Amino acid sequence: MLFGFREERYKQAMRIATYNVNSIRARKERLLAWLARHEIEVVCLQELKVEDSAFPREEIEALGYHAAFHGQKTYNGVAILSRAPLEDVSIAMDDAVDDSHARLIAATTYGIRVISAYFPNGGSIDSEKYPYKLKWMARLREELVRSMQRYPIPHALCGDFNVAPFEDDVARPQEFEGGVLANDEVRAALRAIADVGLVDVFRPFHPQGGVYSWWDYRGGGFERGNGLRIDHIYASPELAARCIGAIVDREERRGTAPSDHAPVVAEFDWWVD
DNA sequence: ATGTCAGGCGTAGCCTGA
Repeated sequence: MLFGFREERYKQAMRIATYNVNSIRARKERLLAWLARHEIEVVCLQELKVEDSAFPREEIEALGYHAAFHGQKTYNGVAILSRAPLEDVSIAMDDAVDDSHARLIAATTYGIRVISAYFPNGGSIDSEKYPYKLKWMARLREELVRSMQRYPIPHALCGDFNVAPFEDDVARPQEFEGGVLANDEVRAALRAIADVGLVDVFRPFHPQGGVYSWWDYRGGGFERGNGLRIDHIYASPELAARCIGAIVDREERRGTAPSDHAPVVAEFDWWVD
């Protein structure tokens, strides 16, 4: 059981979550209630959809979190919340590409280099957004190489990857396979990212697949079980080896005004004072 | 049968993005 209590043997545990809130303005009360209800040390957020001045910093800090955020109007926007200080915060990628999308923020906390990422959706295969997605993923790979050189500590790449790694991460392959979220090309790009030294901490706890993190609002996706697993926590091997559980908190996709994503939460036998 | 949300613009209802 991941939520509700900490087993004695796991009292050294810490939790890391990733949650695409689809507007922090629209999700603020839900998010604050969720943060207050659970003990989660590090929370990566995506799709804030607000400029930094509208980020609810005070309310989040009142719950005992430090917050680093990188927002923009209407689109994108990412944040990292931590119950420990956030050091060496960096936004965007340290490359020469001119890219105004607020899709990446990184910080060091609990001795881990935590990265909150909102991968491009890609629109449709024949849109201009799809090559941007592939290029962005290739750039992220190089950014991770640089980050691992600069910060020789375990990394956790968390976010809405907009990629379902396997066909059994897709409820209805006939509907989604070959699209921007589930095709050979984006899966190869994701493997290239993982090849720098990151592993999916969630999948080993759900080897049968069929566990999803996003359901389209349209067509009653959640009610019909028509989901995809596109939100992920990838970690360096030494951190991944200490993962002791991972879930999708489907409760956050139910009830009044949910995001179209549910949070993914992983627990680690890991603590740094 | 392009189904639902969210934000922008601007103050109604259409547009974009997902």
